[in-house]
Amino acid sequence: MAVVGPTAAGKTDLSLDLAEALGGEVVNTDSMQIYRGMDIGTAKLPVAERRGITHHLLDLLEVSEPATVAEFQRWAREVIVDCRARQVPPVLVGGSALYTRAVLDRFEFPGTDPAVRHQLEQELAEVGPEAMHRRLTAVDADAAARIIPSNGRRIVRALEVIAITGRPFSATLPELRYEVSDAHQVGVDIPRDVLDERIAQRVERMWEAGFVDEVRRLAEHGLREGRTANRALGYQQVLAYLDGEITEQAAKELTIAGTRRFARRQDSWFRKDPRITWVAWDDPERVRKALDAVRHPAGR
RNA sequence: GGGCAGGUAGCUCAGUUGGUACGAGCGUCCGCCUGAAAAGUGGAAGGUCGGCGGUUCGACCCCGCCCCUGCCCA
Repeated sequence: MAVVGPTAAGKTDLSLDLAEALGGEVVNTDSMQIYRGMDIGTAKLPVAERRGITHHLLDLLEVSEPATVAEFQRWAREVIVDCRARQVPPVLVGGSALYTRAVLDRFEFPGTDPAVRHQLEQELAEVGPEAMHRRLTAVDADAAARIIPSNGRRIVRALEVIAITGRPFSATLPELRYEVSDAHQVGVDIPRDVLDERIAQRVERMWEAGFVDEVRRLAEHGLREGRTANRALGYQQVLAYLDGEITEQAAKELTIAGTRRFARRQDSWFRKDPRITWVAWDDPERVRKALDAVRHPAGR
C-alpha cells in the first residue's frame, strides 16, 4: 500500500494509522528523507513518534552523496520482497511521485555512464541546449521531438542513453501498470488554500525548531558539494542565506513559495493516476476508507 | 497650508514626443517529465492605464479639479 499526495497534507499520520491497522511496516518513498541529518527540513518523523513501527529507507546517504531513482528503485523493491517474506505488509509513504512509480510500476532505467554524462554536460555548458537539441534531432528525431529545445537536462540524458545503449531514447513514461503485485495507492486530498496555510505554518515551525542550524551543520559535512541534497527545498534557500546572498527572512519566504509550487507539481502528477483512491485529509473515517480501498479495489 | 515624486495585470514595476496596452518578473491556472524529480521544463488567463470634467477626429499619455501614497518645507 502506498500513501501519496502533496507535501504537508498529512501523509505521515495516515501512514502510521494504516501500518498499525495492517500490522505493517513503513517504507519511505521520499527522495530527500533518505539523507542522514536532513530531519527538520524534510519533516522526517522522529523515532520517538514512530509508534514502534519499523521505518525503512530513511537515513541511507550522506548529504555529499548523489541519489538516483534507479538506485532507489532497487532498494525499495528489496525491502518490499523482504517484508512480504515475513508476511508483513509494506506501507509506502512519500511525495516523490517518480520514486513511487519507479517502485510500484513496470519501470526500467537504461543505465548511466559517468564519463559519458560528464562529457555531455561539459558540451551543454559550452554550446547551449539548442545546439545539443539539434544534435539529438540528428540521431533520434523521435526523442528530440518530445523534448523542448531549452531543456538541457533531458537532452543530455537522452544523448547519454543513446550513447551507451546504441538504441533510441524513449522519452515517454511507461503505461500505468503495477509491477509489484497487489499494490494500492491512497492519495490524501486537501484543498489548496488549506494546504498553503499548512505549508506556511510548517516552514515557520521548521525555523523555530532550529532549521538554520541543521543546514549549517550539514554544510560542514559537504551539503554544498553534493549534487542532490543541496537542491532540497529549504536547504538551498538557507544555503543562499548562509552564503550572504539573501536575507534570512527572504530564505524563509522563498522556502514557503517554493514549497507551494512543489505541492502543485506533486498534485498534478498524482491526479493523473486513475488508480489512486483519494481520501479527504480531514475525514474522520479516512483510515477505514483507505482500508476499504485495499479490501474492495475499484473495478472488481 | 505649500512644494516635489508617484498612482498602469493579484504584487513589484516598465512603456507610449497623443493614433486600438509591445509589456516584464513574481503570483495564479493548466500541462510535460525514465539514473539530480523537494530537480528540470512549456503554455494560458489576468489591465475601464486613481476619479471626474475639458481640449482633440482620437487621450493611458495634454489641461483643470479632486482622491490616495511617499518624501520635503511651514
